[in-house]
Amino acid sequence: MLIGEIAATTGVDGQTIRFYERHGLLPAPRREPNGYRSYDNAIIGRLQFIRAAQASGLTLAEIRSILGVRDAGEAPCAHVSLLLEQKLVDVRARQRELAVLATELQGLIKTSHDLDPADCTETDICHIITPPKRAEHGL
Amino acid sequence: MLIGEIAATTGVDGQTIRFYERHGLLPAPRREPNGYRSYDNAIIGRLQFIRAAQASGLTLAEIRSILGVRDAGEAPCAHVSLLLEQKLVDVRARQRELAVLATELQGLIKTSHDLDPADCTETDICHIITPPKRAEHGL
DNA sequence: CTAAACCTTGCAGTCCGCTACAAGGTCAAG
DNA sequence: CTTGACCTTGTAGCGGACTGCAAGGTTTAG
Repeated sequence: MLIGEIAATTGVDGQTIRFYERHGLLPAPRREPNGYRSYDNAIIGRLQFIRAAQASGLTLAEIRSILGVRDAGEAPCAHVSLLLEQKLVDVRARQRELAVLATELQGLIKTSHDLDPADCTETDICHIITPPKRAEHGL
Repeated sequence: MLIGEIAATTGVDGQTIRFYERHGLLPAPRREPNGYRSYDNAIIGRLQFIRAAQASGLTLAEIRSILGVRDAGEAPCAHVSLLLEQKLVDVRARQRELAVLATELQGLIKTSHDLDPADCTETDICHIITPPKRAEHGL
């Protein structure tokens, strides 16, 4: 199968398939006599795996490392477990950051409703974001 | 004041200050006879505003637009309110995405504990991430 | 014969916010 | 006179995952 057929089958753009090949996620395929890439069915599962792993938040570098273990003939399960657990830790951390940010934004939006635009001076630029001396509301 | 003093006072690196100037967040300052940038005190408040706005999740492009309104002589409050409300919508959306991802990761990690590495075939690469036909657990 | 639809390669550009580097000018201390 | 700290400019690189373009070769249809 040519790259265009693989692209149509998997929904992964042909340019992206070449990109994955250059970045070590896909092996160099056989070539037709005219130089065109010639794939067998295994590439489809591999691309599906890459998409599934991306959907789990893994980076291409991490996915490459999993594929490397698999290609070395080992089951990458232990490696994958570690990556997933670290990824969950990262996601949890990001969730905490976003929770703080959401609270902060809510506070600023509330401030903006109470505020008279005329109170904003040139030097302070905007008192919604940098409130004047009086009451502070947390961070 | 020279750029180094501003950097020391605000904690914003001198290179970053020039970067902001190039990207339209700071006006071109006066110059000393030798060509050095010469700032007055207003720059400090402006840099503090930029940092505060960044901490609220605004991009430099958004901050630039706020500063543009301010520099045009208008109070940017209405503009800022819109940006903050949109930003909160974005943060909420991202929070939902991360919640889904966290659930998904937890499911995968749970799967990994129940799984025998020998079940993973070459073609599927890793059954933790792309489970075989049997039970599906959500997305 | 030609046009269209494929494929090839390599490299530049995107977004974001810096950060680093090179190659030079300026100024004060010793 | 030299060293060092400061400043100037312009340019390139980072990470992440593509995306697009140029300039060409190949194959098929009409």
